[in-house]
Amino acid sequence: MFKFSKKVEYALISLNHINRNKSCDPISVRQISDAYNIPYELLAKILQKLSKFNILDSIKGPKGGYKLKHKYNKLTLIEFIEILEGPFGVAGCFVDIECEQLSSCNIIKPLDKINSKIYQVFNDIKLNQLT
Amino acid sequence: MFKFSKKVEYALISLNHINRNKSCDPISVRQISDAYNIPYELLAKILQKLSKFNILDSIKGPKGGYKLKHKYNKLTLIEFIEILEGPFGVAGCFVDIECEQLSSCNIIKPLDKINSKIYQVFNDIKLNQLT
DNA sequence: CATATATACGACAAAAAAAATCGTATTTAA
DNA sequence: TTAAATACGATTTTTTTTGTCGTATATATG
Repeated sequence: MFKFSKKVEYALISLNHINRNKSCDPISVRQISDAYNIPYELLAKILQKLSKFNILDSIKGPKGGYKLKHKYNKLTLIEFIEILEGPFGVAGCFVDIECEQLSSCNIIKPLDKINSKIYQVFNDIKLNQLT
Repeated sequence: MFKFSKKVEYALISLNHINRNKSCDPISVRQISDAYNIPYELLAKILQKLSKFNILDSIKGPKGGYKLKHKYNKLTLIEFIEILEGPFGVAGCFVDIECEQLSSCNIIKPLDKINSKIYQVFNDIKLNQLT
């Protein structure tokens, strides 16, 4: 409960790694996967997604890999999380609707406040601050 | 990711319900389970735990059930969460140690800051404010 | 004092979510 | 032409969460 997924952790590690790299060469999945002991296939798909959302630029072929795109510097943590995990919410009803309690629920208001607070925490953090 | 567990949700609903009850009669698991459509056995175990940790007082036998104890008014949300879910942490390494990245991890510092922020949010909320 | 209605609690099972793997296609540098 | 890289859907495995079952104990009440 209330843990970052491995997907998010691996993605943060990767962006951090790519960001710190000072050469102009792109960084391959294999390099990151080896350096941090992250399952290759899994990491590959994560970086593909980041590429799809214009956070990373992908270069195919030998000597290929990923580079940061400008968007990286504008991204908030909440945007990043929602790209990888879908809509944020501390309870299903803030995302899905489906709820067994329905009209009888007596905690939705306070949970909504908590939801906003956590959202705010993530919204106030820029991805490039996580270094 | 970053959702309250059903355990926590059900517990909050229950405490809220018991708190609002103005009669002196204890509230039984069955009453709450019926009113909010919560699986009986599951709810029973949750309230047993709250009783074990002196948040609820249990009265056995017919006409039995649960009442709030004084501790309820002092409890913070983080204490409550940790009673039900164990030690809080936004990443395993803040709780378990076991981590595949170990010394190579390049995000533990920023994650630790986030961890503190979220902890603070929950620490600043008193359980009896969630009404 | 028998019975029905409660809580207490450990073990187990089912379902859902998260994490990891597999297979195949495409691109491209050398 | 080949090897090394990304792209992506499908599937499997593992872990976590959620829910169930069985049995024991306590007690109010007729």
